[in-house]
Amino acid sequence: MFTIGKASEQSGVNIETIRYYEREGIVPKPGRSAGGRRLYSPDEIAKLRFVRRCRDLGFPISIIQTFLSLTEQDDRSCGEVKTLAENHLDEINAKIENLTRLREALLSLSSNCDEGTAACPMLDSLMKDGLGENRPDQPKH
Amino acid sequence: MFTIGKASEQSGVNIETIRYYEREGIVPKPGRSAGGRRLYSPDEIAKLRFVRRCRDLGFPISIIQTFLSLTEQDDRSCGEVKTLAENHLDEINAKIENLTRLREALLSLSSNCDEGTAACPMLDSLMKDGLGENRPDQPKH
DNA sequence: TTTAGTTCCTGTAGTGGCTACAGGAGCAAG
DNA sequence: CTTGCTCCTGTAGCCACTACAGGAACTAAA
Repeated sequence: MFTIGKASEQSGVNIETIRYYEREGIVPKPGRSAGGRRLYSPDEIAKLRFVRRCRDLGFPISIIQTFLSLTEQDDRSCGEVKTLAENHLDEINAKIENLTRLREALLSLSSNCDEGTAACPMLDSLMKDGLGENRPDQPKH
Repeated sequence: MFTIGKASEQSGVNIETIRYYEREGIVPKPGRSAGGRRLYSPDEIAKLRFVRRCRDLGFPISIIQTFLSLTEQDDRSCGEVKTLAENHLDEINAKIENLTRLREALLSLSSNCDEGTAACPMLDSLMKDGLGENRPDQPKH
């Protein structure tokens, strides 16, 4: 059994984040020592590491909770996992596309920008009325 | 002069968001009608539209505030704008790279995933100890 | 003029996923 | 026994909004 500090080290999840996950019911409450400290089993630490890796892959907590409950029942989970992963891939691709369009827009705006000019053509064109309103889908994240 | 509804329509900024920008001091407080309603001049609407376009380009509010103060003094603003835009471009490029790496990781993980299998290889390998820890830079946004 | 419907007002709380305290208690080494 | 570390709870802050609740003020038709 390990204290929260060791669990944090081994899982790569910040201590405060571990407590947050517990508060939110994302991972189960661990046992406690006589002095009231949290004690984690290797399995519980594996769960934390799993959550961290999924977060690193960009999955939202809600999906990760589904994953965790699927690992519990381990019955035909794979199809669902694949679907969720593919949806997530679509979102990632959409974000990449958005960012790429953003980059193009920003490049063309700032390319007119040269040191020393008084009025900035980039700010000017962003301030202007109408024209070129081609608004990208909300970048958001 | 326009009420907040018209200002929202013309600028593309949500009504609640306009009030939020005002509360936060991002845009100046507009005048009021006898009945206490906000009244926006075309200039103030242009400012809102400017903020919205910058947000669409992914600039954080803090940078947009700098832009707005630069447009006020309109004195050698262009160099600073270009620098800020270039830093932002770097961030966008970093995000694109991260997401691309993420996509590869997710693709290779889910490629082993086939419908009907009892234990999912993707969840399995995410739950495992050690190996392949190559953690991408925090995706975060 | 009444009435119905719409727009607006303020103030507060919630979102996601943490992170950062404050103020105190437990614990291990010297 | 003291020093310093880790841990505890509880609360507030981050970003950029968004979503109410409960009420006031306009607008247009009957």
